[in-house]
Amino acid sequence: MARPKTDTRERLLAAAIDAVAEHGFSQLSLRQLAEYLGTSHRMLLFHFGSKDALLLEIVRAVEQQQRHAVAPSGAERHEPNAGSPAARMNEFWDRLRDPAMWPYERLFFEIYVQAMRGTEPAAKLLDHDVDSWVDTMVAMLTEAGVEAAAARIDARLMLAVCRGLLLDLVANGDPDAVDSAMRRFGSFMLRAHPELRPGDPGSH
Amino acid sequence: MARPKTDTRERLLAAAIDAVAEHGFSQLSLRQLAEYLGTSHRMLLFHFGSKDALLLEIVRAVEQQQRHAVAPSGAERHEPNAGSPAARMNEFWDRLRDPAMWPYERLFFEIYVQAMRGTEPAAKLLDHDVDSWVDTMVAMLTEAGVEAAAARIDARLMLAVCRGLLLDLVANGDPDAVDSAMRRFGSFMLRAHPELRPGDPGSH
DNA sequence: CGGTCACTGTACCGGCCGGTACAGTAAAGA
DNA sequence: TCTTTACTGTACCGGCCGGTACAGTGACCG
Repeated sequence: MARPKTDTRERLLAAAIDAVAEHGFSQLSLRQLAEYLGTSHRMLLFHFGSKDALLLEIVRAVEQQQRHAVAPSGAERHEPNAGSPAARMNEFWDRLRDPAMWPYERLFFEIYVQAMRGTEPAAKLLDHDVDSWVDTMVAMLTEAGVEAAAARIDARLMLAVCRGLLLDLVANGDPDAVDSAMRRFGSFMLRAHPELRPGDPGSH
Repeated sequence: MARPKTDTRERLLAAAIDAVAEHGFSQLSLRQLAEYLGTSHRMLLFHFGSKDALLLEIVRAVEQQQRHAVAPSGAERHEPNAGSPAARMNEFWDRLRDPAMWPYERLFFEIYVQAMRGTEPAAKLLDHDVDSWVDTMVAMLTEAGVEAAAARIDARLMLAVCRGLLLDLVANGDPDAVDSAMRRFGSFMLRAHPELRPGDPGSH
């Protein structure tokens, strides 16, 4: 192999993403990571320049693929009415609670903790991520006729509930209890916003 | 100083608790910690035996004082009706959202992340902590006449909301948005359980 | 006064860290 | 064929880590 300008980098990155999702990143050394990938830490430094650069690339890639895998249907392409808001929220939660997603969610809680301690890049990255999710939720609610200011508050609450219950789920792992709590919250939301109910097309 | 069997240990522990709450523990070395305390890492090892033993002692102490500082009034001494459940929940949240508590809450999120990654002691410690808070909340709800199974679900949801919003608060720090969301959730709860409302003495 | 004991400072251990120097190695281009 | 280019392995760097050896140090006890 000489001049393919290498796809090795891409293979390494993909494998590194999985390894980091599984093992976390804050306690992971280049040497351990390289061992998981069946290579040497020298390779990672050659292809990615430094540990920080590699982690940054991993986190960005995870963020992107996470958003894509989990976004409520139509949310990104601004399709109106891809199902009722309630149905789209259910779908959103179903994807979040999928055990296959747990490693990536653990990764994000790890980033949260990093951000709490003032690590600047983590904080910026997270702010952007949170804002973007809030915007997605707000769009979904206002589309269904919820007033804008109220929608921002409800969106924040919905995301907080998701985060809080996911934390329960990935740390303690009692899916039934967590699901019950989420259904309970769903019933609260529907009582407050009957216009979100499946079958109701909303006000515009 | 010779045979006072030392209070130095207690002074070191108290100072270490604050330092760890401020700086986190997963990236903290004994040498850094000792520097914050104005001593040498040798002292910490002498008085606490090992880094792990010190951290364990710190975490236990924080858990205990946290529970004491933040518990809804009367919850620990099983006093009935120390204010309406709604008032007690408000008080609980007021204490949690106090910025003075943030360092300790950051510490707990750090422990959560540790527990997610399967660190056994962290996981056990956390399970116990979570269960105990759920029990406290359940007691408050059933005291007010909520049926037991429903109370467990609501308690889990309430704690998840607290966790999710606290995570927002300590990581992003927009107190107004977080408070609005919490008030919103409070209104959901009161709509579902009118018997929790201030002034309503409950059903027994 | 001499010994004991609780404690503290210094200097070190082996081990792992992120990163680098340098010498291959093998395929593509001249 | 010989050079260039892209990559990889080995061996190392200084630095920090948790932990330990050991020599004090000074208050109490006989």
